[in-house]
Amino acid sequence: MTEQPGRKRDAAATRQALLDAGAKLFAERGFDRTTVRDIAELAGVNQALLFRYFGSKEALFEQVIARSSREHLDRHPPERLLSASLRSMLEPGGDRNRALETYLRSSGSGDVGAVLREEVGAEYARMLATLTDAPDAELRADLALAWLMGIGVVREITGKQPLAGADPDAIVSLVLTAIRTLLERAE
Amino acid sequence: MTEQPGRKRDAAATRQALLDAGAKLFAERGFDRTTVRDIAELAGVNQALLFRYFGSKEALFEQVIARSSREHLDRHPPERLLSASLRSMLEPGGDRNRALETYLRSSGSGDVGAVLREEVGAEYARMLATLTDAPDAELRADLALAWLMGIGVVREITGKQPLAGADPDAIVSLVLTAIRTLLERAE
DNA sequence: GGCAGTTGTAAGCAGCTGCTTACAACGCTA
DNA sequence: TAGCGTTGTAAGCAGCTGCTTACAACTGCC
Repeated sequence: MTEQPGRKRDAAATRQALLDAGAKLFAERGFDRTTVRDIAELAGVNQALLFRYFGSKEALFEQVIARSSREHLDRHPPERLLSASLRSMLEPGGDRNRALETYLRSSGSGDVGAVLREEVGAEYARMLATLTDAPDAELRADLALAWLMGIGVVREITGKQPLAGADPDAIVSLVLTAIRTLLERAE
Repeated sequence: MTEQPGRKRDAAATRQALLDAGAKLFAERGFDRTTVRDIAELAGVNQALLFRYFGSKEALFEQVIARSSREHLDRHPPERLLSASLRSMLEPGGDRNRALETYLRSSGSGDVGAVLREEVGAEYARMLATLTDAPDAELRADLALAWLMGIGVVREITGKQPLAGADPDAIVSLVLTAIRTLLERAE
């Protein structure tokens, strides 16, 4: 990914390149359809190094998802997290962060980073839950999060029109309005 | 799946058993993580027959998704399609239909039954679009559909609490209320 | 009963996957 | 410069995958 012409042998740079390549490919194709050979090639690195530095494909995946979601959560306060996450999903190149995409692509049968996915999801939901004072705040936050993920699925995985090609602003407006109903409505 | 003790050799029953087994496994694990050997075993059938009757794993998948979504659409009128689809996703054993689950599980990189998935999604969206008279009816319908899929993802793939364990009635109530806002609100 | 087409079976092939190993090239320290 | 741990490489292994093939067993028809 990012080459460091200054040094020829640089373990840190290699690790970073693998993380970057993994982040890109996992977000694009999901866990199953991304091969360690693809990751290594994109990183410009021998694939054996992936196992030296991360131990396994799953371990690399976990580090990818951890880094990416942590970055995103740190960068956005709760009240802006919804629109920020939504926008990062709507604008492919805009935000380099792919936490939610990677998260949902990782689906599969479950074992792959399941614990970690749980933590990430819980952290998103906890932040969103602060936006409402309804008694079932967390459930409503989960539903809001689920919507973001669903939109990501439809846009980037199935590519269905008109959603896939719609103006991000229009989507954000529609979704945030409805989510406001979801969060504010008592009972 | 369903055994027919009366006949020993029955091509139709074998085909049906493969379709049933495929429907179950594809919905549970997605396309990639379901092997033809698993399908054949669950169907109680030699795996070579899968290729005799369907040609390829992808072709079987397409027939599975076509059958399942068609059944669902035929059975529910537009005004009840939303709640029916939502409920069928919320109650694992309730509705034997898994159209949306299979649909979203099929994600992967895209080639697998892409055309067919597009048709299915379009048909759902067209029916949902009849529920609003907003100018961007189809976009709103897509967003509603996306929400259903997102809820399915969170509940059945990531299993996140409290959503995964929440009362279906509570979810239906919250979601339908918000979706009403989404569909009715004129700009 | 004899035949032909249909249905079912066992075995295996080629390709890809994650992962390992044995080894070479490098660069820091003494 | 000699030695040694670190970084990078090439090759390959074992297991699984979708799919094919060669063949056996059954069924319906004459």
